[in-house]
Amino acid sequence: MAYWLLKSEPETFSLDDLERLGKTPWDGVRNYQARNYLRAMKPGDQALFYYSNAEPSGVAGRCRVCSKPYPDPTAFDPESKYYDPKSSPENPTWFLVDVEFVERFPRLIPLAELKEQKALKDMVVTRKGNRLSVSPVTLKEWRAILKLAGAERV
DNA sequence: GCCAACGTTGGC
DNA sequence: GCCAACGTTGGC
Repeated sequence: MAYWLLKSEPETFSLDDLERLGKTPWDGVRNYQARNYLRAMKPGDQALFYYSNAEPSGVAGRCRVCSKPYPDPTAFDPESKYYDPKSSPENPTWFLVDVEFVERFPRLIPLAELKEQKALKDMVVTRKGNRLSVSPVTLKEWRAILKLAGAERV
């Protein structure tokens, strides 16, 4: 099983939204590197739910991958803001997975606090200028964050 | 709101 | 294939 980090702006889609819906297609990713990570995901993989452009930005909770990767249908929809005419059902460019709610952490861990942790110094999200919305998390980083968060079960 | 960092586009 | 211009992301 692998671990990931998924970014979302809480005003666009929050962990509360995911909890209410139970699960959701993680659509709209339009970056090739992030797309490649999505395609590498397997059902049962877990992910941190990270708030970007938030006050404060940071890790809010965790979710779980609950589908295999499949083509992102919003890329085929001219009405969607994620529409990409270069992607077709016959030859799709963009992919997604479904994710389901697992847990809200007892507290949100702010980015500034993540940056203080020696165990997290190489983490993608703590790097300067990082813009990747989907990134891998190592087991060491995963455990360090769940411990920091006071999560139910590591 | 500012701006640094980064990805993409398009002219050549 | 290079690289300047541009658009977007996201911390602050």
